[in-house]
Amino acid sequence: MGDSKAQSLSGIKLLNSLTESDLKNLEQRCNWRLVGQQEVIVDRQSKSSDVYFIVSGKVRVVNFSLSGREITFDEMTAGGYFGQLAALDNQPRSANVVALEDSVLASLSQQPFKDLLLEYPKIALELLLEMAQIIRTSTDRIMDLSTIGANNRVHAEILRLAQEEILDDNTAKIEPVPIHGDVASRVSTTRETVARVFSDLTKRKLMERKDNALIITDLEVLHDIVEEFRGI
Amino acid sequence: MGDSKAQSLSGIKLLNSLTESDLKNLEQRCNWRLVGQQEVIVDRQSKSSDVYFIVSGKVRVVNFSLSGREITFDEMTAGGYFGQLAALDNQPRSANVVALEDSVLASLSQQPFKDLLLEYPKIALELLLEMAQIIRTSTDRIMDLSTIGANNRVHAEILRLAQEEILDDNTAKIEPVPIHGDVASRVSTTRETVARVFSDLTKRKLMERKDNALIITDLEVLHDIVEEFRGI
DNA sequence: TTGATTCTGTGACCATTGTCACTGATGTTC
DNA sequence: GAACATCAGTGACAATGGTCACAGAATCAA
Repeated sequence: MGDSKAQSLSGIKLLNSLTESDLKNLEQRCNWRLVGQQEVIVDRQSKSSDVYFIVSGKVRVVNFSLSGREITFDEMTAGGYFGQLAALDNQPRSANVVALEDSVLASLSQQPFKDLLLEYPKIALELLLEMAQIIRTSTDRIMDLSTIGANNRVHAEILRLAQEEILDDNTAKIEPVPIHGDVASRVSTTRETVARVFSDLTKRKLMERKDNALIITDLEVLHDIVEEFRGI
Repeated sequence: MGDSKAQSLSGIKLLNSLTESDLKNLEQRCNWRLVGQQEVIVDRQSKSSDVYFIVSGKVRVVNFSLSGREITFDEMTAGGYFGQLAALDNQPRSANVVALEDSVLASLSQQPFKDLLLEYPKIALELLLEMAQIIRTSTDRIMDLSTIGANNRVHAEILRLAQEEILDDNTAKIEPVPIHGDVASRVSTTRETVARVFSDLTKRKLMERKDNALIITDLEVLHDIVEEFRGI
């Protein structure tokens, strides 16, 4: 790893194909910035157009409805980047980006970013790959919002979280216990609905709380509940 | 213009930056295909990975839930293309594509397509631009599904359709009259809900049917209704 | 023209879930 | 360790809109 505090872009996967010296060069052209927790990095509708690389920390891509409802689109950690849409098409920002932890960011202006893409087609291809993934995720979310109910979207989200630490064949651990409001914002419902689903699953012995973690005690059944409606 | 029946890719905007001879070359590497109305061109979950260019005709990108509900993602006409996701990332198809009219398509295999992007960074950049647009559209749709109700989504869709032929400051024409089920599928609701909203708007004198067209008689008020909830 | 098919319009009903209003739990700070 | 803030849990209620069930238009093909 080396000195992760240095102003280095070596951890950014998108830039993998750059040579050592080109990367150094790029690092100089970046603006380096330390942002504090809760700080708004990008504001929706603003007309800035820089791309940001996350050197360390964690951010959330989020929007709000007029009524104050919060919709989470993505969360990203070190190695990720955001702001590419405005950098590509020069339109206003499509979402807000907020720091969830103190983070180190490197920002690159629109033109140098576009130059980079033209000069290194491999980077452009890698960006295309990752944007394709974003489109796939969005498509799935639109399908979920259109075809399954709020309760089942919560089920699906729990199942998704459970994939990250599977204990054995049929049980998994989710740690730390997710904040209801955060889950709600990711699947477009309310914290009350999330609380009710959690309650219900616990009563049905499919889930239990253990210290600072949730244990899913029967992945199969949970899986069945999700598929029953969505039918992947 | 010229002979639109020829096997020519000159109308595909994505390929604008190719020289005459490179385009000819590409045309030879394509598979040319005439598809009939209703024919399924790409099947979700299948593992083909060609890109398709629409030389003439019209297609719809659509998915179905298990319960049979239809979700329309996009419709495209001559000059457009689809299938780029699978071509980029080699994952299964994310949606079905169906011909709405008899259409002429040229398909290009994955590898030549990727080669094209590496050889012509301008094409890659153009593709990035258009994929950015897809992400923006998806983001908006997720916001709409998450924050406004079915009735208001129908209002918003009518307003969107009305933008295409504005008569004067405050009135617009939508021609032909859209099929309720199609509108429903675009905004994720049922044809009954669309029918009720149409009825209601007609009763409120905001819309009227005239021959084979819908006349929106008060764009401003319609606009207000939409913004009242969504708050652009 | 006459079926046949597709599309439209509407009433009745009810399931889902968002909203409101609290209470209690947990964690954090000075 | 007291006070404050954030988070969780739950009951009651109401609104939205999906589903079902028809009847009536429109369109199309032969």
